[in-house]
Amino acid sequence: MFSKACEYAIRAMMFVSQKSKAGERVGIKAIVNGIDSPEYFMAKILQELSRKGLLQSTKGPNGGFFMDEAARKVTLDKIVSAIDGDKVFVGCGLGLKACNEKKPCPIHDEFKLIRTKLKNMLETTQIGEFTENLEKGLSYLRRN
Amino acid sequence: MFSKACEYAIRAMMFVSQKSKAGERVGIKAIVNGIDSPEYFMAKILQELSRKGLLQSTKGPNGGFFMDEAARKVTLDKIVSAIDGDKVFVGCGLGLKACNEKKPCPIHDEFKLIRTKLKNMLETTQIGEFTENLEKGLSYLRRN
DNA sequence: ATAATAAAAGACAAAATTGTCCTCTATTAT
DNA sequence: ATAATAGAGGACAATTTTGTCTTTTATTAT
Repeated sequence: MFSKACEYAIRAMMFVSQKSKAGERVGIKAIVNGIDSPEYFMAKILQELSRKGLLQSTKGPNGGFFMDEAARKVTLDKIVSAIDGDKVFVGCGLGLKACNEKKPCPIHDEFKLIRTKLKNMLETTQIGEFTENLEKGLSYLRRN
Repeated sequence: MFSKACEYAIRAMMFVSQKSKAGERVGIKAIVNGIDSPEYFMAKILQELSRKGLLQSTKGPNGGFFMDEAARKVTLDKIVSAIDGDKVFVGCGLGLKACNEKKPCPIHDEFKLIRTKLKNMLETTQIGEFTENLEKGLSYLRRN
C-alpha cells in the first residue's frame, strides 16, 4: 500500500507530533529509537519532509525536529503525497495507463470506491489526533 | 496496491476467461498481445497460476491456456493470493509487525475498514463477470 | 514421425527500493 | 570558540521486483 519510506514518515511524524505537544524537540536518534526505523534512511526522509514544510527543525545544541500547532493538524494524505507521490490516489488497480471513465478497466468502479474511502480517511485524519492514545499506551509506533 | 505480476495475472485471467467462454484456447503470444504484458514474465506467472489450478492448459498443437466453467467463477482474491500472498489482506498499514487489536497502531481501525472493503470486493467478484463488458468494448485490458 | 505447444528450471540483467556511510556546511546554545 | 545538531549531497551496497533468455522435457494433434 504505502512504501516503507512512507510508513516510516507517518510513524515519525506521529512521534514528533506527540513530543512536540509536550514541548520537546527530538533528534534523529530519539526518533529512530522511538519508532524503530533505520537511522540514515530516516534522516533522508525527515529532510524531505522538512523541505516540504511538513515539520520544522532547528540546528544546534538542543536542536531537533518539532511540529508547531499547524503542522500537527496536517492530514495524512499530505505526508503520503510528499513521500509516495500521488500513485496511491490516481493509478489504475490493474496498472493500465489509460484507464479512465471513458475506457475503464473491468474493476474500475469497484476500485474507485475503495480508493475514495482510503483517500477520504487520509484526508480527514490529522497527525496530531493520535497523541492521546499514544500517551495512554492504547496504540504504539514501534515495530517489534 | 498489487504487484505488477499480480496485475498481469488478473488481466491475463480475464482475457483467457473471455476467450474460453467463446470456446477458444489461447497461447502465450495471444495473451501477451491481448493484454500488453512482457512475454517471458507472463509465461512464468501463467505457470504459477496453472500450478495452483486457477487455470488449465494443454500442450501440443492447438494447445494453450483455457478456463473451464468452474475456473471462470474463481474470485479475484484467489488470484491475488496466488501471486502476492496475503500481504494485501493482513499487513499493518504502518508496517508494524506486532500491530493487532490488543496493540493497534494509530490508524489500525480506519485501515481495517478499508481493507475489509477491498477484501469483500475481491471475494465477491468472479473473473468471468467481465466477459460481457469486454466483448462490448465497455472496458478493456491493454495498457496503452 | 513431426511439429507445435506448454512446463520447468535456471541463469542473468535491469530497475526500483531500501539501507548505510562519509564528508562538508550551516546554525545555534552555551 | 566550541560542541552539538540538522542539511545537503553523493557514493555505495543489499534486496526485491521486474523482465529476458536459453535449454530441456512432456504432451498432443496431425
